[in-house]
Amino acid sequence: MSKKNNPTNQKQMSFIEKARRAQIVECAIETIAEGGYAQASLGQIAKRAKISKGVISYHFANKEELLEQIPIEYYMAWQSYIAPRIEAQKSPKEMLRVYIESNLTFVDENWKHVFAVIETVSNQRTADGKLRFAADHDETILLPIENILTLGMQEGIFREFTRPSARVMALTIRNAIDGFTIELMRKPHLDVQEYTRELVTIFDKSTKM
Amino acid sequence: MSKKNNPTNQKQMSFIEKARRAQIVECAIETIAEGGYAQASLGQIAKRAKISKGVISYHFANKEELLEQIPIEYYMAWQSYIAPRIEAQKSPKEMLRVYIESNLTFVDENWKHVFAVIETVSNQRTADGKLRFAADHDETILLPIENILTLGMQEGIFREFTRPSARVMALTIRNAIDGFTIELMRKPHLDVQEYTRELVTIFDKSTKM
Amino acid sequence: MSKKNNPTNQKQMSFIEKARRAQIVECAIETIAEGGYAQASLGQIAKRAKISKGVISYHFANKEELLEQIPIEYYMAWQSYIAPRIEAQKSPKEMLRVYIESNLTFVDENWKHVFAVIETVSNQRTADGKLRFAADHDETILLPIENILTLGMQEGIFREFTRPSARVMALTIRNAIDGFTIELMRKPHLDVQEYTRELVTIFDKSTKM
Amino acid sequence: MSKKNNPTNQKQMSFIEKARRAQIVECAIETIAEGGYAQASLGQIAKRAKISKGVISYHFANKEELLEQIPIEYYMAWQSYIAPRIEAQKSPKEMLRVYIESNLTFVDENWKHVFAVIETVSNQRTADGKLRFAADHDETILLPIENILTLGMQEGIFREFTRPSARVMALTIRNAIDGFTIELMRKPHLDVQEYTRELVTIFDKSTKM
DNA sequence: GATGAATGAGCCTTCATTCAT
DNA sequence: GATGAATGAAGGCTCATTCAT
Repeated sequence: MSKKNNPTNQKQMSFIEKARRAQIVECAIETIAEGGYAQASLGQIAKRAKISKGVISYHFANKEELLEQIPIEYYMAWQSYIAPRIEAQKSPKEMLRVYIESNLTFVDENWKHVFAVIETVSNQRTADGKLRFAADHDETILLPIENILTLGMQEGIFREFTRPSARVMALTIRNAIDGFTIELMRKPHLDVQEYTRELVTIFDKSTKM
Repeated sequence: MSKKNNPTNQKQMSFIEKARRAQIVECAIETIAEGGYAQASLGQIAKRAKISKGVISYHFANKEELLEQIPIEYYMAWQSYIAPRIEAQKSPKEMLRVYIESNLTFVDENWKHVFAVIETVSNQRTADGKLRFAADHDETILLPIENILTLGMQEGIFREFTRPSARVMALTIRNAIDGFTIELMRKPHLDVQEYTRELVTIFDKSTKM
Repeated sequence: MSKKNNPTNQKQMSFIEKARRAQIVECAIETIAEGGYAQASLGQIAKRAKISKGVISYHFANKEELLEQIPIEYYMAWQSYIAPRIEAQKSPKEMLRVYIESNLTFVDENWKHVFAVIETVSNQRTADGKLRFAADHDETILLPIENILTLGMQEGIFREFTRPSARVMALTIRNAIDGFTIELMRKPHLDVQEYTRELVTIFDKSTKM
Repeated sequence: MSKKNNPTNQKQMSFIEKARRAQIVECAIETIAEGGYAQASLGQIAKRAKISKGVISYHFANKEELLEQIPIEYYMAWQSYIAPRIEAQKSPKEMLRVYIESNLTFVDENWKHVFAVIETVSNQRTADGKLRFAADHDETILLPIENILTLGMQEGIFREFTRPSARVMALTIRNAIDGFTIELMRKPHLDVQEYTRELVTIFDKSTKM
């Protein structure tokens, strides 16, 4: 039943199967958002979903496969939210502004999910103790930012960014966004617009010639 | 045996007691650094220290008290490393540069400990599910940075920083430093000097008038 | 799974659930009867039931809830055994005789359970160290005896019993019955009929005008 | 060091040794009186005595030997309190009255110790699970009462008491006294004089011809 | 004599997982 | 498809006991 052996052909999943999985993942997200990664036992998740623990095991090969869905789903939603907004911009400067703005808006509107991703990504480990999602990060998350920076440099709008310095800049921008998520968790009444404006200013200035 | 009831007068602890506690905390740090917070059971820590589990319970009231030591010890070491270096500077601009430089050097030289702190702080929760160390963060970590920013603004060296915008700037700087720790964990051969130079540049530019 | 949150609607428990719980409680009783309260760990009880420790935790919220069932079950069985026999009597004198007789018979036929109740009631304590079942004792156990005494006094059959002296009399009768249980544990070949006859005589004489 | 191997020659114990043992036993009694048998760990007892756990192990072969002292000490104190008072009486009727009165007074004045004895005697078990002090009970505690009863019968003051019926009577009297201890623990403001008067009446009537 | 330190067994509980129905 | 039941390992913690100093 588990999709572990053939992860590509999701077509085989019935509608009902997909709905159940989505529901369970949703409850996993909420459970993590509320009590953190450690508290998110299958029992807790099942209780929130008002199903029995066995159901989870029926739909997912194991806990690992369930938790994997959280970053995967997130990445797809994030992608389809962010990408078109960036592509609609003409100048790299605008792209960067919109990248920051749309990310913060996305976080604000999906804070539970985003927080769950951070928790999962920074806690889930493989059997040998290595972080499970570390590898993907650079290419899927950082590269798009680096591309904007490189573009801006080539157009003479941004200052010079070599490969390593673009990487540091990209990381700093991501860290600012992820850090904003944590801050938002701790202070739900945070003024998001103001925070956004400040970040835009900071990275506008720090990328200038 | 635990000093939980009188946390102030550490003088009462014998030399041998202090040494054991330090050793256990050290092993806890290494265990967390290697396998993450979730893997750091008392059994794992004891195994690394080549002692029986009971010894840990003998020297610490409970797991919580043991893990508490990690941020506490870190903060003291960090304080005494960073503070004098900042105070030796005359201009806020230099202070900020030295803040970033000395933090990254400190992380580089204590990466296990720093990583363990990040894991502990972002995972340890109280019985009611709240993050245990969230409260302290603002005043002990962010305020010093905000003070530098305010000073620089008053001296006309930095751009204008109101209360909230100084907070965002301070957070962004901290996120960059903590994010560097994570990156260093994943890529031990990272060029720290280069990374440092880039961060200094980024925040130098973003604080300018 | 545990019914701790809704202790009243036992209807929700499936037949199989009820059977398992009953089996486990039965094994708890036997374990206590054989080795005393202190020896009755979940491990011991599970071993006797030939199940894994986890099963007990699955069916009972915690050890406390399991041990609670022992007095609860006992009280219901005792009630339905004693009450009708008392009510069938006309005179208070007969009531008292039948109370003693039926109690001793009940103990004789359920000595394991009764002993387990005594052990549980006199050892189980709340978190603050107070005896857990102390409060219920007076109203559920002593009051019925006091009522017989008062009735007998009003009918002029018994000597005068004020509130406090009826209480002492009732306590003395109960102590005699509970003490009989202990004695029966130590001397399984005790002549119950003779013991009963003697107790009836003692309390017949001591309640006379 | 332990006296376990030569329990008879207590002369070998130094004064200081005796004092230490007495102090520890005293603390054991208080610990049991306060929290019950199960709570009385060596750690708790040591803490109350403000000594280290090791000291207890130094003065007593093991926990068992320590707890043994509680009934032993009690029995000696009880003996020397009760016996002369009984012997001062001429008639068996007076003896019985004084037995009850002096026992209740003794309990009232030493309730901690008496309660600790009850807890110990009813909980301490040998390795094979048998109650440790069951055997002694009949001869040291019940026989003296039975002797009074037999004497009273021979003098024609009490009703007829055969061997078994004297035993039941003696047990009932003891149960009343021990039950009083428990009641006194639960209700410290109990009117001891009234309780005493009632018990005397009960057993006066129940032993009459 | 006395202590602090250490041990190792046992305790209650939680949990991911398996399986018959 | 779904469930309740069961398992067994691991977790944190307590405790009687031992021992070097």
